[in-house]
Amino acid sequence: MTNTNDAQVRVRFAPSPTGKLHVGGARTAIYNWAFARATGGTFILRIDDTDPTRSTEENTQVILRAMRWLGLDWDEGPEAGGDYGPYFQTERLGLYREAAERLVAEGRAYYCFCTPEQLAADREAAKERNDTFQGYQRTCRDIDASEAQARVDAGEPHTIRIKVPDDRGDVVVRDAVHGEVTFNARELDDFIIFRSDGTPTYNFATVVDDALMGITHVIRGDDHLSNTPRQVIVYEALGAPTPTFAHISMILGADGKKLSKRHGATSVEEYRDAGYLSDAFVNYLALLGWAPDGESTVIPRKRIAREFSLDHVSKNPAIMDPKKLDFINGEYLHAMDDGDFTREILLPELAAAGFDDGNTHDEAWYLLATEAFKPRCTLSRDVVNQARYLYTSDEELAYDEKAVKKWLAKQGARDALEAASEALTTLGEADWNPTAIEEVLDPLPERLGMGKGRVFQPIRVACVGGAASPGIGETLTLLGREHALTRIDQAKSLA
RNA sequence: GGCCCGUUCGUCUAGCGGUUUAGGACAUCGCCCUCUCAAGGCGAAGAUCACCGGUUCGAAUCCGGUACGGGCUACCA
Repeated sequence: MTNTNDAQVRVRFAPSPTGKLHVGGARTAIYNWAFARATGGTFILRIDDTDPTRSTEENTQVILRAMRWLGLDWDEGPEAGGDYGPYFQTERLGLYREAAERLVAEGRAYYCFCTPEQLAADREAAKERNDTFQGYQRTCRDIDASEAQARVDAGEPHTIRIKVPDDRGDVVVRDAVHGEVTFNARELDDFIIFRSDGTPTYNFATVVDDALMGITHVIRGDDHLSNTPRQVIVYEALGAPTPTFAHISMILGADGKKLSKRHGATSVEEYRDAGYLSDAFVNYLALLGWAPDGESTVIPRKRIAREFSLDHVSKNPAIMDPKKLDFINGEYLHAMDDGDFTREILLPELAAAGFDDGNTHDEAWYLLATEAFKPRCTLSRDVVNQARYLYTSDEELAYDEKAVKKWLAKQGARDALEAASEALTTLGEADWNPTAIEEVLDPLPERLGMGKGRVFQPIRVACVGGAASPGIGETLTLLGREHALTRIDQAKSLA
């Protein structure tokens, strides 16, 4: 509600399909999406595939899939269409050509015939002289227009460069997170907007697109801040209004270095496959650099979409903390409805583990399993380890050495098991439920004159193999009467 | 080399000149609950607000410089 309704906010996320969608990109996408939703604006997805050598159709699909998994629905873009298409840069080449030629005709851009070798030599020379400016020397800027055109017509290789006006003075970038950032236009290169192979450069294509698509707020990575004054020059040459910029910081690995493979998972896919919930992942990423109040940690996407605002975005880089992601994921998992958890988490995970096709037990059993395991999971796949003891045969049950030593190979353990057998046998198949089991087991410690732990833990280890499991009633119920009795019996030899 | 950005507990952050003995969350540790493990509840520890100067009655908050980290300076995006 604090967002000023500029009525017509238009933002875009424009990934290059040169790889998977990584977490930094995902966060940029989330911020754009959230800003659009919070302001009632339009969220556009555009594929910046001007780099033909590195862009692939497959990567595009991977990115679209990741966007869908994240739940970031776009109003315009691939598959969604829209009035400002096409939404692939490779399909917009004519537009860039047209714009560039117009700029040349208007004297706002010019042909450059310098070879890469010459440019490198110039740069080297500037360095030798200790020149403070080591960029393009504007060699071709003053070539007579007709002469230049003649050389182009003769087929001489050339690029097109933007002409930074001599009297431009300071370029002030209005940035929603950094404030006003001032650059001296004299420091700016007459940078290349069209390559000699006839393709546009990023700094040009982006601006042409953003201008044509009516983008009002450019929310993107910090690494573009230094390029922004150059882009402003292009907007001005084009005669288009400059949007508001918002440059967000990078996401770093635990060592404070740029996030890379050696930090573990870097792509959205990997997190999805690792069992993170989309909602939790979006929540965590949104919070990495944005805080609505400094108090909240669990912020449902609805709230993000309602409250996101650029003036609460922090300027400094953030280190990705998997522990906190796990915590948030656990929160979402625990908050799930039991039925949903059973259907969306438990059954798929058990199936994926090859444990259970969903038909080996009745509905009540699966629901009980959810009740037992859900609060003990932080990741979806945790249920597999939780449930493992239910899916191994009695003979193959793996006993944890320490647990056996501590609970079974102890004075009184055998008595506890004997007593448990005796008590449990009195329960028929029909009465095999948590309440009945606990009722029958509860009196044992007192009767045996032993602590509760000394009685229940041997039973637990006997049935589970380890010292940790849900409540004894739930544990035995899930196992089933026959297996429970067999395992208790079987453990007597270890006691 | 030049230009630009950043710097509050280990981590993410709140803070926008006095309400601050710098608040919250994760992680850590302790206690409670308890048949175990989780969950939950309570609590502890943890930041001389990078450093140095300045402005001000008063600065984490404003200004300058320094250090460290990062980005741009490409016919990459």
